[in-house]
Amino acid sequence: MDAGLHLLEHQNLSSLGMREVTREAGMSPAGFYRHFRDLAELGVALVEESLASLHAMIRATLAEQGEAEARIDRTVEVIARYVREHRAHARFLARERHGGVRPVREAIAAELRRFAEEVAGALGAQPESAGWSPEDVRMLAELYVDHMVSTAAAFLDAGPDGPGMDGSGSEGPGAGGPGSDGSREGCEGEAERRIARTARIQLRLIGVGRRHWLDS
Amino acid sequence: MDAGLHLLEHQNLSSLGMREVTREAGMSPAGFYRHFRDLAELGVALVEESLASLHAMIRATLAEQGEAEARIDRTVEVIARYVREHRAHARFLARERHGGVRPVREAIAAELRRFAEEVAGALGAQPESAGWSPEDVRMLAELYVDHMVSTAAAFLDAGPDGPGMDGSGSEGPGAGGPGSDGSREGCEGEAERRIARTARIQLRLIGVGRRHWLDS
DNA sequence: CAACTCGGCAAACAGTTGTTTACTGAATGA
DNA sequence: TCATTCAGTAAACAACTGTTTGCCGAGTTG
Repeated sequence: MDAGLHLLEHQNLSSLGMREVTREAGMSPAGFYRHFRDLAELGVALVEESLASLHAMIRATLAEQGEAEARIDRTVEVIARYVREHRAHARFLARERHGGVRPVREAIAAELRRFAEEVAGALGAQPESAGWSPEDVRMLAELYVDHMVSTAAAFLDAGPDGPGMDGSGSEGPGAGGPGSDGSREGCEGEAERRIARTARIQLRLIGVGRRHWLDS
Repeated sequence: MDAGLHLLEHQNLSSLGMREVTREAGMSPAGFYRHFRDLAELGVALVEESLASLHAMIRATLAEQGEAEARIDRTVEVIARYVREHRAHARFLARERHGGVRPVREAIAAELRRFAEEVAGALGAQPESAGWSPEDVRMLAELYVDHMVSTAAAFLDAGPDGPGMDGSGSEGPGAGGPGSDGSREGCEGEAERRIARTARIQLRLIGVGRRHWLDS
């Protein structure tokens, strides 16, 4: 599984070969069948492995309570940390969520659905949700989960392994400011901080909408 | 390109073989090189083809103006229509957005960035954005684009070719009588109407937050 | 008419792929 | 102690892969 995950950082699951995996793992090709029948089976195993840690982190974040602003900060930081510390897992999930292997796709979708239910439960228990219909709470939860996924994907794209800035970049109109290109390694968190800031503001905006939802 | 797009409905671009493509197209393997050097080159060509129609539709939707509620309806309907009428293109984009082929990924990301800029421009021109900083308008636009992408992906997953409803389905809690609202549109599927309803409510919630943003 | 490009063909090339079969040593357990 | 399971190996198999080379007819242009 580690060999497969390592190879999947640059490839796609459907393009992965089992010979490739066994070679990376230092095994004989036939040895693969001792553990998995398919490559898809390896895929769903990786899905479970990938979502275990994320699930734990999210659950902990949902449990804690406090000021809305502090919760937003914690949430965004948890997402950033997951992507930073489990980059391979996160990329695998983002890549195969809509990938070509049906069982893997469905495994990820099912887990995300469970996430949404959990978030909906936590939201429903909050006092801000008084007077909300369960369907609306559920939709709010889905919005939060979708936003979490988008944010995680943005963190991934801004990661250190993607230097691909092509020349035709349309860098914001007249936004010449930030590009202090001097340090190549020191400013590794610059793009990530920008994404985190954006995510926080977006979450804050959703929260504002949530508080003013009943009077519209 | 048509042959490739057709094959990509069930595979992933990085797992696609050029022999496969030429076979599907009824050509000789060598004939491929008359049009593309790589499979990645085919990929970016497909990206441009896929985003052409979507871009036109979105631009038209951004241009028209009216009541907020009506605009939300139009927007969601445009997304649904794009996915319905250009299913192969939409799936290709969703699948390769985080896929294993770098040039394709970057082409999609660049186009989505351009989308966000366009949306930001349209938002900034609206009276509701008075007093907003350009950065906040930009973040709002990114939130809208992300939501558009998530909604399109949800429409895809609920499409007719994905029967994969496993037994453990957790249907909405107590949402017994779903569908009998008078559908003005044609024969959309039940799941699609559910997704459209969710998307509309989520957009409405973001709109509420937007209107109450300055007093927080 | 002549030159030339364009789209396409068949054949060949060396590698790589997934899968099966029979075999091997090391744990494991009664 | 002996049988059994577990994890892994080597070899073989046919099928498929990307790429190159040389060739060809149909248009197009001068």
